[in-house]
Amino acid sequence: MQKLTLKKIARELDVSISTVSKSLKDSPEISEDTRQKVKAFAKLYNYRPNTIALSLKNRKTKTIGVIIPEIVHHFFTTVVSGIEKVANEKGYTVIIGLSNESFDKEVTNMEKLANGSIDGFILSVSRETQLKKDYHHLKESIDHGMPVVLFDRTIPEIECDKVVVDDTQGAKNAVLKLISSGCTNIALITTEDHVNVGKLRTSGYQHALEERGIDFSDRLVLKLKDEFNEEGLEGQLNSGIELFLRSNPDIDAIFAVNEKYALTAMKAARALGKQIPSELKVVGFTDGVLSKYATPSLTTVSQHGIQLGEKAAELLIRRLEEDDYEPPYQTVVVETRLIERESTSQG
Amino acid sequence: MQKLTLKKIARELDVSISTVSKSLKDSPEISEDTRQKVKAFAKLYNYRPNTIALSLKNRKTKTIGVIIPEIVHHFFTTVVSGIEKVANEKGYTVIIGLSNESFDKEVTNMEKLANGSIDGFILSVSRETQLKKDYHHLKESIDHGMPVVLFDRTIPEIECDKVVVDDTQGAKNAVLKLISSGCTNIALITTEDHVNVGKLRTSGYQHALEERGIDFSDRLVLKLKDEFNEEGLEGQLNSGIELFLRSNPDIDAIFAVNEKYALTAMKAARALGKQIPSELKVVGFTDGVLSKYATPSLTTVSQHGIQLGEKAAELLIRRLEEDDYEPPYQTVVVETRLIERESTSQG
DNA sequence: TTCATTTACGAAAACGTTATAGTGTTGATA
DNA sequence: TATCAACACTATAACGTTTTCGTAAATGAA
Repeated sequence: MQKLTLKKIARELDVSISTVSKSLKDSPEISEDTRQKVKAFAKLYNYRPNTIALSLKNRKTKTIGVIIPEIVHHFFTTVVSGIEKVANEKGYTVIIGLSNESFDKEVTNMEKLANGSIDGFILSVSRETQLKKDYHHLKESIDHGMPVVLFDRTIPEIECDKVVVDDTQGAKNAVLKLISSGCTNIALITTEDHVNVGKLRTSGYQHALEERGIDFSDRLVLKLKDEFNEEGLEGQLNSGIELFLRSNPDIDAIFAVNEKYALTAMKAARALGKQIPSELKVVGFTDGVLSKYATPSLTTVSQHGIQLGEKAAELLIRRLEEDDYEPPYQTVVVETRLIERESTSQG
Repeated sequence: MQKLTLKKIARELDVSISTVSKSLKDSPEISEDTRQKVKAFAKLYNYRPNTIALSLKNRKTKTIGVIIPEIVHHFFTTVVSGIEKVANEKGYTVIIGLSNESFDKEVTNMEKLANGSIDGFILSVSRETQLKKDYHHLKESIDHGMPVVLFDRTIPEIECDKVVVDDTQGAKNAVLKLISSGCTNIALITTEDHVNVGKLRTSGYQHALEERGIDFSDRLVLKLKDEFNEEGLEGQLNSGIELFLRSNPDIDAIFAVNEKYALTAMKAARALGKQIPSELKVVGFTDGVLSKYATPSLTTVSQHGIQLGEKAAELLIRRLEEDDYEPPYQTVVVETRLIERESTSQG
């Protein structure tokens, strides 16, 4: 009924615990006879070594702690599925902690997991952490010899392995595409500057304009408050965007830094009687379900979350398993790809 | 540098390990003086007991294993976030395993976690498990005294706590709403019968028709193959639905058993020149991002995934913490709610 | 026969905790 | 002065492993 242990097998077969352990490991110290007997018994009763005891003994858990700001979030889940894939392949288990964009939850989650439960962290910092700029928990973890891999929302001041999306380049490509399609009044719908990725994507927008000799105009940039993303405030988002479009009727393209902004913009534009894509072209960022199922379907910058997760897990596991030498810290950049759909098609 | 342990504190302060342990627990056996000294030291160097050692000693890990078929999936992530919320409140950690709809991965994931890593499971079985009808892993787990809570995709043959969505009632309400709006030729877009939830929602559709004295017609039912949901086969889905709508021009409403079917249907209908909602009303199932951001936004049956997850975690933790008596198995039904949006508005 | 070597196993320590059961010193009581 | 309790600790076992070291018995060589 209850879990079988070495001790119980030993008692049952009237041998010592050591003999059982060694037999199961096929140690030549034990006679062929005894080995077979023990192995048969263990198999029959489906013996499995206790993971916790092994973790304690080996001082490693073969477990990775992943901390993300949100789980009801397409991009983060793709990353997690990438992490899980390679972790599993390499015999690791994944523990997930959610910060819910809160600094405190991020810290307590890390502290809880750091006390022996895991061998290393993969994490993307919460929005609040970015605002506070308090990274002591990350520093401490690294100083205590617990490897950390940061992804997507990374921190320049922290030295560790990192995996990032090339936000700037992705945004630039998106805008270049719009320019090539003949658009000249390209609006940017973005976040406030303290949101790292928003900032990077904004700079990509600027680079593209610059490269093609188009003047940057503040008038064409809408920076939306973070709070508008919260549950129940979609109305604010809507009206903000609608007002913006109404007061800038000459806009012939929109680059939005995420799917929601892009879809909301498309809806607002439609309400104002603009045809998409003939009168207005739209590009978003993040290839989630929304882009694919929108009408018209949305051209967007795919971030390859799965690859990002895979890479993060590879970096971490490599570091965990090299105990002889410490590989130098790396920052891997995952390239984006522009997925063209109906919202930018010609005609 | 490395992790602080009781032993190290003991050595440092020149007392025994027991004294340190008891001091930290404020045991009256230890003199006030010593207690303060130890606690000060522990605080200064930020001592945290090793979770693994505690787990081994207490034979409980304060960890819940959650196994879901997919993580890039809105509904499942809402459930996980509900689980995580109450788990955290009650001092539990969550480990996530993904079955990716595969029976084998489900089994190995469970076996791996069952060996001491967790105190109980919360899971939704994979599609393949439903097809195979092989539930030995669930039975074994329960027989070994490891509590299991099944959610959403549950198994009648397995005796354990369960949390389910009232699929039938939810579907029925949705269809009743369409009937009340004056629709008489209501189409159903559903899955094949072996998908449990598809079947239940289909029966809700039938109940509604029956209750209002409308004849059920096979002609108005489209059962879509599972494979069409795979990456890259969206085209098949599209053309299947389009053909269906084209050959049934009298349809004035659609009830689809998930968001994707509903959106795809809306798109196809629009392509055929049907106005939504004036000529065709549409209701989906699952209140995900798609419904909210669709154009027109989609009326849908919300499953309250968060509450479902919360309830599942509560059931499990209750069972884990009652060691004196075993509460009888419960099946909690989480009610659905129809969220009305543009796709069914009058006029 | 004696000593060395091999064979086949067992004892014990260790990982970091906690809980139970000692133990030596002090001070009070009979 | 002997006894006893209270005090303030320490030792030990236990959780389930693995691994190093130790050791009887059997074998082989001299």
